[in-house]
Amino acid sequence: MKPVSKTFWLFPWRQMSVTLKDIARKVGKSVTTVSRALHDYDDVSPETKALVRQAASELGYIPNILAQRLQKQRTDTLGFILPTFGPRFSDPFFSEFLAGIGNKATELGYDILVATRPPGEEELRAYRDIVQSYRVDGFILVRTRRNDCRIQYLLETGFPFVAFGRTENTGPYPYVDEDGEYGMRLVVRHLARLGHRRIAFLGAPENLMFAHCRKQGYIHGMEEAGLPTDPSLITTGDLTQRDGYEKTLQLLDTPSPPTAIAASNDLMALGAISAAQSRGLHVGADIAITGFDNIPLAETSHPPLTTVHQPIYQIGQMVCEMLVGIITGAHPHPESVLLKPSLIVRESCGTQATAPAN
Amino acid sequence: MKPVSKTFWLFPWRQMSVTLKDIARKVGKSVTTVSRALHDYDDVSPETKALVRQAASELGYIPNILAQRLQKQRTDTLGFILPTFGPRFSDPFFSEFLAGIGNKATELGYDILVATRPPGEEELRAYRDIVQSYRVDGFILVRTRRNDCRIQYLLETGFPFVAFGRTENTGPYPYVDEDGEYGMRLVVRHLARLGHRRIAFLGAPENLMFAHCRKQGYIHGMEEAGLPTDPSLITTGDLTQRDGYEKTLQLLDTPSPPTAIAASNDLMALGAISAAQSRGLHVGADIAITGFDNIPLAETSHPPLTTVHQPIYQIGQMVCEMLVGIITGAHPHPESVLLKPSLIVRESCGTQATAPAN
DNA sequence: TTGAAAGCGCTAACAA
DNA sequence: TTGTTAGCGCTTTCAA
Repeated sequence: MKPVSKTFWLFPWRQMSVTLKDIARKVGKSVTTVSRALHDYDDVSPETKALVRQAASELGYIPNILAQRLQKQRTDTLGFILPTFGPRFSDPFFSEFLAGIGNKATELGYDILVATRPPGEEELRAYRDIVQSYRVDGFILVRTRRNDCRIQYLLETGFPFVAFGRTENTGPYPYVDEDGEYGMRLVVRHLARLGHRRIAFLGAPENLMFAHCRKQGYIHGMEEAGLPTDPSLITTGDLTQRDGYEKTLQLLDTPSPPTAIAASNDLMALGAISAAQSRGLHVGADIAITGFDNIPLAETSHPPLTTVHQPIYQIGQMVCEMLVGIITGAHPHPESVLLKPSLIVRESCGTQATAPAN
Repeated sequence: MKPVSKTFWLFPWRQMSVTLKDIARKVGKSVTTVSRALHDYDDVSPETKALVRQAASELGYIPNILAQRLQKQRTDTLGFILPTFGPRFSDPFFSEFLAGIGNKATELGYDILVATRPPGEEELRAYRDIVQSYRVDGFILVRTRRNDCRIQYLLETGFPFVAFGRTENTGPYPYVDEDGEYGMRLVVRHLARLGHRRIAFLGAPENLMFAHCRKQGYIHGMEEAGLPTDPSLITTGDLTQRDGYEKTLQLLDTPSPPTAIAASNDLMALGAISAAQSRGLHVGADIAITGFDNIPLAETSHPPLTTVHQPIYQIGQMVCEMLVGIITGAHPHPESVLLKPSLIVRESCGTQATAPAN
């Protein structure tokens, strides 16, 4: 009989807690032997193994992860700190990405440790804390910045991580990214072919690497098409639908408004659609609007949104898999991946520029 | 000089790892004393405390969480298993809720362990595993079901948890919930006052508690208004925008279509708006459409969506706070909370039914 | 006011 | 093939 400990009264669910010692006692072997039997070491006799396993399952043994972790000095946990500000935060990007890494992590036997921090000092401190207190075996980064202190720190310390996104200020590191420059060029090229000449760009803060790339794509796309880039057609927003809405109203209210608007992400594009509609424009006919990301909403918006596909879920899975490869040593130096995106043409860009200004 | 261990070569970032022993050696005290000094025990002399703290900060001491956890048998981690199926998962609900619990947890010194599992067997097994291997100190549940095996299991084992949502098949447990029945009644009442008689309902699977409540609200609201409930006006969807879109097309293509559509959530309502618009209807004039949740998108959709507000972020915070109260013993038996929602009237429901069918 | 010692549950080097 | 022993780094009696 196992004595009822004080612990039990405080934590009734621990009642069933069975340790190696209990098994050892039951089968009359040492704790060591039991441990090795359960790990299928080959210096344990088959009989003993059978005996031990039998006993383990009878007693309902479940290893105490805490003890295993202390011993092995690993946590079987991956860290994921969402760079986010306040409350009203609901970018579909994150939930889909999280599902990707979450499911893959589960498959590989890892947990995900999630925290949220606004980019900056506090965020970096969180990384430091977590690294130094051994809370995770590696990090997954998203929304990389052109000058990214997180990456710098992690590279300096040699701590395992994989990022979704490139950066500019460091040496090589493992990442998965989509070629946003190329994607946005596809968009502009498409719009130009439809006859648009005044193509506006709804950008995002350029310290965000992906925003920078997409803007580059816009600029290069315009050059490619032999179109002038008018600074008054380029805005910088915060990636929210609301912002896309407001910036679009401003654009539409200028003396010579654009005939097409290329947004840096779908959310802003959806806002742009609303704005155009509220000005009585027929999106896809009076004005072309495009997004970037191909979030689920893009497909069923009205009109459906022309956009660039970004397989966020799959990227999450890839990132997770790469990170685990690094941690376990199976693939200490994985190759980074740069995905070529494809354009998804829907109705929001129409088929022909109806009112080519200029 | 600390010897360079094998560990260092494998894990370079552990180089700086400083233990209590290091501090003890430096100040010429025992590990015990150092530990107590750092925890500010009052049986340590002020001088010693100062000395120890000084040394600790000089050496850059950071406690090894793994060791602390083993000792204390707690993980300082809260579990959160998202009930979700495959890839294309991007409900704004989850990211906002996660931000709520994430930020609050951080504030309280807890980590969040996230996993994703499709509801059912596998999900329950995940709960069992995590409970029995001491991986978290408590769970946060969302999307409660009318008959919820997770809650049943956690109640049976006495494991700490707090749920966002009520359930039907168990005894009392700590939860935060919004009165969806009431909220939906507000919607129907509003629509009825505007003159609508044929009000359709876009429902969700009724094993989901919140979906059930909202449907009840719809039914009661109709009764209250003295309107008949026509089964052909009631659909069951999967909460996605796509589904709202399709179900709405079906409704509109019947001989006597509804003049108003009350959706169980905003996503479906947005789909409904798209569907109505693709049939050439002017939402807010030709047809009224309402949502539920007040996600950020609702505000900037075109037209802006009439909906019921649900403070998801704050609910996340409350749930988190309650759970920590239970775990620490500060509030072992918190009172459950039922929030009264409020209606947010925007343009999607118009101001008057223009074509009140009979 | 301090320190020695035990132990959380597990793993692994070394002996037998 | 098995057991002894020694930790992982920390907390906490208990005795000095």
